[in-house]
Amino acid sequence: MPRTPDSIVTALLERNARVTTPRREIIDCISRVPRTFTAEDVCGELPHIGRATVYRTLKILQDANIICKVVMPGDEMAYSVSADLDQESGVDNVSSHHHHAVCTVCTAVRYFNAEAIERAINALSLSVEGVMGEIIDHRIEVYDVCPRCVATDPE
Amino acid sequence: MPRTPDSIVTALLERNARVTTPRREIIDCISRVPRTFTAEDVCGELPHIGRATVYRTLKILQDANIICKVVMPGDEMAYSVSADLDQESGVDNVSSHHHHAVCTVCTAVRYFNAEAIERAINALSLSVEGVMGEIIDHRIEVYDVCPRCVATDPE
DNA sequence: ACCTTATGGATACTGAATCTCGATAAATGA
DNA sequence: TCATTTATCGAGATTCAGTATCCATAAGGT
Repeated sequence: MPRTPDSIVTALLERNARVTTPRREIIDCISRVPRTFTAEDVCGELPHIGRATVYRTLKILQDANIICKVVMPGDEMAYSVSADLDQESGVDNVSSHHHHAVCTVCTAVRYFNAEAIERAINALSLSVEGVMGEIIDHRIEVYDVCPRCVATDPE
Repeated sequence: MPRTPDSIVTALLERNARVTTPRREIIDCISRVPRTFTAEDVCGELPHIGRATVYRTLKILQDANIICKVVMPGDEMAYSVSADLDQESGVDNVSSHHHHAVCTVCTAVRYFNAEAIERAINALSLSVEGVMGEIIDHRIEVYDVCPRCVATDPE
């Protein structure tokens, strides 16, 4: 479930960040479409807001885990609005561990967790012994054609 | 097993690319240390070689799968010299599927494959049904403290 | 050696991201 | 409500990575 602008505003207020007019506009902008976006995309959509403000606000949203960076198929980075896992599953979303499924057609990002993968990663120290050290963290991006795009363009 | 400069030269020649003096210098430079590096790092090490040449050569090496980009802990991208899996395991390294373990201390990159992870990823369509579409590819970065750094700084 | 073609490199250029600093707006307290 | 304090905004300058241009140079084939 994608975050609503209001849930983002609430999350910001909880962090004692002011919700000003430009910030609200940026939040609305990035919430409108479930695609990845760049800082420049936002600057282009909201040309009356200063670049510095856009970059600063995105930084704040990233620090608050409201948006996060995903690695696109061509190795470029883009932002994605985090799923609101709270409402979906009762899980603490803000710091919780999750991975990305990025649609190679429309760039829509979906969030998932899979115990089987976590177990397999944690077992790496054994299966590739000597290569792997003390595992601290990991990142997984899955590239797919999302269900919606599969339905739209069936070939 | 890290690639030797000579094995890189051979790979380039197989692709009908000329191995010129600047290219040879760049190859030697990136082979010297098993760490990640950026184009700017190479420019700094070899200031007598033009920037354009450095960027062009790294692009060629990337296209030839001799170096590849890894996502660092802070979300930045860096290059890493591919492991020479040929010699190690008889596997076709150039196009073969592999993942990265990045040391958070020294940035050394090691390459690995794990059947258990592949299976878990391919099973995602089932375990997170409705979210995942047709899986095309995936990327995994594991962040660890490599065996060498664990031994050096044991705490 | 000659010619053809790829490559190199100095320089200019583009575009993303950061920095500066005075102007502005939001929160706080009286 | 008004004044004060503090965070935020934004225009513009600046930095930096990466690209494009274009002529000189070096490979490779004949």
